[in-house]
Amino acid sequence: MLTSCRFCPLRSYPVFAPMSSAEADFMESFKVDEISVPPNTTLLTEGYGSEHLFTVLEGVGLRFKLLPDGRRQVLNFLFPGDFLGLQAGVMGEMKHSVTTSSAMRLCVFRRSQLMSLFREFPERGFDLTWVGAVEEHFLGEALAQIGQSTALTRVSWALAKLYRRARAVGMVEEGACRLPFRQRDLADALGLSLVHTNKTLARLRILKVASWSGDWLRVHDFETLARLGQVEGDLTEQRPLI
Amino acid sequence: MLTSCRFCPLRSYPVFAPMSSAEADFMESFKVDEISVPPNTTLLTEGYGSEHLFTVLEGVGLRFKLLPDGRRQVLNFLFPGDFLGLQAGVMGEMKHSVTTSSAMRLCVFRRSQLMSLFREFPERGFDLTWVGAVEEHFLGEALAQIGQSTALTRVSWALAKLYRRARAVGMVEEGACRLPFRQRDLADALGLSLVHTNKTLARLRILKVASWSGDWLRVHDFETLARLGQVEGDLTEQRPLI
DNA sequence: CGCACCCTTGATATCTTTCAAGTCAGGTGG
DNA sequence: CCACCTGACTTGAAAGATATCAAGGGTGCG
Repeated sequence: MLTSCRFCPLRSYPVFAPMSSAEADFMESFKVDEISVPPNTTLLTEGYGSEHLFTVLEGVGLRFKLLPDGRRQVLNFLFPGDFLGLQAGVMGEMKHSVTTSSAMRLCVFRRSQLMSLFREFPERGFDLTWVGAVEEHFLGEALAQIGQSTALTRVSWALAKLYRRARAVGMVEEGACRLPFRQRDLADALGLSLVHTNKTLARLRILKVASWSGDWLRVHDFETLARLGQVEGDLTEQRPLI
Repeated sequence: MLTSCRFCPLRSYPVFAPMSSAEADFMESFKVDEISVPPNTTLLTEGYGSEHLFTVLEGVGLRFKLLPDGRRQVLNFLFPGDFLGLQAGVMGEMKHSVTTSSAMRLCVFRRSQLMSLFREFPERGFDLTWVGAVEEHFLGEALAQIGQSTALTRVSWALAKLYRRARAVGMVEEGACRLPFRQRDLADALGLSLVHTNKTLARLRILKVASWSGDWLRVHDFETLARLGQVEGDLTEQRPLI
């Protein structure tokens, strides 16, 4: 049984721009399936197209690129509400891969119907462009942090961002949330070596700012974490839900 | 007198996806003006919206973000064919600033007509999403390079990319093109100090791979440059022209 | 028990930044 | 014409940050 878009639990979170019931109804006709996958499932592969596009309903994962020399760059962490496969949809092939870190539940759409979405519901087409712009914005911010900061700043920035994103979709309880990523994932996201990432996480733990171990992130002093990570404002901007 | 989109000189370059004459005609009705601006003109400002959206016809420039501590991250270099203001169009405000490095000529569109573009010509809406995806792709690649490479690789990567982009829009003649950027711009793009960028450029000059000085980039050995910069394939992918 | 995977820690090597000076060309006013 | 200034580029030496190498510890699991 598929979750009805009208009653999609994600719609209630204020991070997501309101969706009219006409839009929700239309999305429901666009949605072709709903699937559950285990951790470490590859959903999309760099260099390949995809018959299907997805929206994350539950669970977390990674977007990443593999470099010619075998290293890996994690581009972003996936949370509920994220739309997957936009590049495959418009460019024909993915420019990065997507994999799950926890079990994940996803809405499934058909790529071949994408153009008809633009035709039949232009507002949704607009929102899809918006989603792309949000991703671009995030990567720009990441580039600025990775390019110009020290390890402590980078790690703090990442933890603050992760914490805020988790909180926005109701994953935080009592200052803690389950984030089943590996230190390797964070290192690959920040362009740091695993060893140095580990030592920096240890510093934050000793400073009693945030501690991340055993799949759980606990933030003891968000204000300090945000300051160290040069993260400004608490207002999480709205973005559309596809 | 405005350049007619039908006869836009950029359409002849193979980097740009073909545009039907119906599309060109529609774009012509969407285009409201054409302007020329001097070097060092701020076209769009981070944090602000914009009444107008642009497409670069001639000239080069920069997209950049200012960081809280005063540093600057250059996100990308602008070339003819680039569309400016997508974020302002869909998110309401720019997430980075845009400035010119040379004199520049631009097509001008009206932001308030953007939604009607999605409504009246869904294919163009699709292309706009595509443009966003291309930008996302580029930033992902930049993140991977900046995050995980040594200075020589980063600089080689940037020069190879700049050279290819310039060549794709006919700016290269006899292995050289005019690129009126400063070393500071490159340093801010790559997250390197100005001093180290300078020394790395000197190395490439000594190696007789590429020399960039006095506004001119001369590439003597593109193959080596591409190898050093881990740039693969010469096939420049098509992207839509807006 | 042994193995695989992940996290942790110390010592050393490498790269990059910072600091400090110096060059060079163009522009300006006496 | 020259003195002076400014912006951009160049170079060397020392300080700082991060990577790499190496080894050990913990946990879950067949």
